[in-house]
Parts: sequence; C-alpha cells; structure tokens
Amino acid sequence: MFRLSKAADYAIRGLVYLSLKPDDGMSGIEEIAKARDIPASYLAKLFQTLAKKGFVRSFRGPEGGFALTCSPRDINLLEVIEAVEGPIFLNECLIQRGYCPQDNVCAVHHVWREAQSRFLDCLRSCNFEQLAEEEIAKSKVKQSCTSVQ
Amino acid sequence: MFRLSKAADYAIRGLVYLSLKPDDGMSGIEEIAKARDIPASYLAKLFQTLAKKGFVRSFRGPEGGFALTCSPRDINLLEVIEAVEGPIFLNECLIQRGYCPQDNVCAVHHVWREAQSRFLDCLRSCNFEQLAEEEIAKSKVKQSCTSVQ
DNA sequence: GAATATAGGATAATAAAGGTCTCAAATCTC
DNA sequence: GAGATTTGAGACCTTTATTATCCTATATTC
Repeated sequence: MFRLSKAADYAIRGLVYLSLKPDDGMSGIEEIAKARDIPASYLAKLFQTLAKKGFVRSFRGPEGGFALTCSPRDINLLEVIEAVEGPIFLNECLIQRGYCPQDNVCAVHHVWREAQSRFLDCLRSCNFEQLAEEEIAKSKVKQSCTSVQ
Repeated sequence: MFRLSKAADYAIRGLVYLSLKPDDGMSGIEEIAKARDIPASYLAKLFQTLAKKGFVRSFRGPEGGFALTCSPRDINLLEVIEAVEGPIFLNECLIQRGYCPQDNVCAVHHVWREAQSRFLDCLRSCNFEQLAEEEIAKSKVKQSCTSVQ
C-alpha cells in the first residue's frame, strides 16, 4: 500500500515544530506531542530514532528535550521518511540491481524506476525551512486557528 | 510504507500475460500462475476481483479461464493497482478535501498533493499494450530466458 | 451425467504498524 | 547529595494488512 506511515508523519510534524523554534530552541517530548496532537510515548520512541540518525540532539534532565542538530534548510523530507521507515522502494524489484530475477524481461520494471525517481526527487527537494516558513505564512492568514505554534 | 503489494504485482503480471495473448485469447489460472510464478490459489482470488472490476471476463467449465474484456491499450497501471489495493493516497490527509482538520495550516499538505499527482500521472500514462510490446521486445533480445510467453 | 474449471466464502498464518509501559541512566536544581 | 525531571532502551500488546489455503457451489463441455 502506498501510504505514509504514522511514524513518518509524526516525525515530520515533530521536526516542523522544532524548525519553528528560534535558534536551536529546545522542546520536550510532552510539549511537542501536545502541540501536534501525537501520542507522547510513541513520539518519544520516534525521537530516539531521529536522534540516532543525527537529526536532533537530546538533552536529559529538567529543561531537557530535543533540538535540531543543523539548520532546517539542511533537512529534507525524504531523509526523514527514510530514517523512520527505511529506504523507499516502490516495488521489491527495485531494492537493488539484480535482485529481481526478471529484471531483463519484466516490462513494468522501468515504469517503477521512473515513478520512483520522480517521487523521490519531489520529496528530496522539500526542506524543513520551506515547511516552517509556509506554516508561518498559513497561520498568519488563518488567525482563527490557535493551536499553531 | 510506500510499496506495491504482492497482490497488485501479481495482478499486473497476470494482465500482462493476458495482454500478450493474441485476440481475446483465454488462459486458465493454472497456466498464468505457472508462467508467471505466482501462487495459483492466490491468483484465482485476485482474478475474481479483476473480473468484478471489469478488467477480465471469466468462463467456467473445461477450456474456461479468463480473458481481457477490452484492448490492453485501454487498461492502465493505475486502474489495476487501485482495483486491487483500493484508491491510492500517499497520506491520509489526502483522502478527501476537508478530511484532515489541519488542511489549512499543515505545510506538508501541498507537497503530498504534488507528489501524489505526479506519481499517479506516471502510473496512469502506462497502459498494458505498451507493457506487452516492451516485453516482446525484451524477450527477443534475451533469448536465453525461456519462461516468457 | 461425469469431468473440468471458475465463483465465492471461510479461515488461517505471517508480518508490519501503532501504541503503551517500565525501569535505567543522565542531568539539573536546591 | 537528594530528589525531580527528562531521555534511553527494551519488552510487550493490539490492531491492521498481507499473503495465502481450502472447501463447497455452480456453470460448462463432452
């Protein structure tokens, strides 16, 4: 099924939230979870993964939490999704060259390669600075919504 | 996870096989399953679905089997996948306008819409006549592979 | 009517996703 | 140093999707 997992969705939402924080601002799991309506214990698990993959740094203790390790501009959607879900392959036969025994005969193969390539490009070209800026712009237009940080 | 299900993969392979049959040629499940290395009982189930959705017609009895209801040119990849897996939505928030309460605030939303649109276009633009022709071309080049019909 | 082949439904095994809980370890404040 | 706070790590559970298998009914051909 071609669907973004909740895990990746939550991870993205969490990182957008952090991207909106001024200058390496730190946020605790509870804060992020509440602001973005995500199960806190699940988000905690996800941020462990994001920390291991180097997207965020963690700080224990009171006033601790998570902060981005780099500029939102240097993180793109694809990276984050693959960090959480593993590498994206639209079809098993694309996992690696030679994996599919029918590579040379299968007519559908190149369609998948093409579709995948376009799809990945689309995700890769979107960074979190863009996402953060757009969210600011949208929240200004729609003042009625108060849940936006 | 963004991955084609086996079900859809099998359905596509089966339909490509039928597309290669000259003029409404009929094939039994067993024949297709053997030729394309698919579990026969599973394929039988899939073809029931494909028959309900109108891609193939079924004929019972000896010499029965399945045949395409229309020209391979008039079937595209997207239709078949959606027939088997249900409608494609890269993210839940795209299921329908207004479904996602954060539609107006969420910055990632339009990225998904864009990615999905490109992806679907790619699948939609590929019909089974193309696939069949390409398979013929490939099998001529690669004579060593004998499993291709 | 017998043999053959699909239709349709029931059921089951497996895997993945989604989510919770507990305890340990680190860090901060007092 | 004590205690509060917050992440780290892993076990565990529930739900859903996937991938089948099997059995009986029904239609078709000979």
